[in-house]
Amino acid sequence: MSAPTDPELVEAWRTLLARQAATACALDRELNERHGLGMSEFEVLERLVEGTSGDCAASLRVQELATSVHLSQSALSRLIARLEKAGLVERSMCPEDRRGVSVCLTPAGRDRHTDAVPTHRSVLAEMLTG
Amino acid sequence: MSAPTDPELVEAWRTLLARQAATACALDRELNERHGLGMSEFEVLERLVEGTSGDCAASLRVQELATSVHLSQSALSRLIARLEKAGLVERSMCPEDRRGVSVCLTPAGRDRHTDAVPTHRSVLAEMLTG
DNA sequence: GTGCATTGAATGCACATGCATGTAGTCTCC
DNA sequence: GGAGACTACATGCATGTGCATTCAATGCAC
Repeated sequence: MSAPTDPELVEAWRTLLARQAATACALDRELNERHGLGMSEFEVLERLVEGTSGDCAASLRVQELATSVHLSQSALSRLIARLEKAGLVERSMCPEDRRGVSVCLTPAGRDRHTDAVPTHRSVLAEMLTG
Repeated sequence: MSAPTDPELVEAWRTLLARQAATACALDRELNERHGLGMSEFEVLERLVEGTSGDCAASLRVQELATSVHLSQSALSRLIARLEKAGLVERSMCPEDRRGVSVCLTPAGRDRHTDAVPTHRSVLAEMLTG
């Protein structure tokens, strides 16, 4: 495969941007209307659900989450504060490194995520196919 | 082609999001450091350059620009105000519809865009190939 | 152990964004 | 031509974001 030309690059970038913008916008709107969640909030909940092993509530560090949702450390800190205020997650001191903060889902958080998954998937299906 | 499964959709979305975030972030940083432009600012300048026919400075309406940069009308209005303050574009009243505002490049705006193009393309080449 | 650099997270601040609204110009129907 | 709906853009306001800074805890050198 030869190197793409500049116009090809620009076209690819615009397409990528357009898809991302449209999808993110739709996702944000639907999740907000139907479940009171922003897109990034949902992503964080989802990571926590995925990180859960067995019954033990997921406990991830703030920093681990930051990279996977493409947010700065400070933005994530506040996002988690919002989720905590809403009763969806809990922050607790990390036992082995007391600088760290473990974030874990509450039952309410798990429920909210479960409720929102169908919305999330259906928006993706609609925007990402075709 | 069969309908994608949910995990496929989610994976596709995450990939899209990751590429977009990484590229946008790199683009913003480089353009800002080297040319004092944000990503969207550059996009607007680029649309104006593209819209130019012959010598006649491009004059696009605010609304036309908004859709192509995935910004709300209000955000774009302010973005143009910033560009105008920086001397890169000029707003003038649209003669045939006096509600409308024609945005046109100044020579300085054209130069700034020309300077920034190599940076833009090289970031795209780096982030979007592979 | 003490001092110092480093790391994890929270916070002050500036700024860009979106929504709702305001304002001016245009169009339509009578 | 005049009233009212509509359109294009600007602006007030609330919010989310990133950068720089701060504070606490850890690790390392000695």
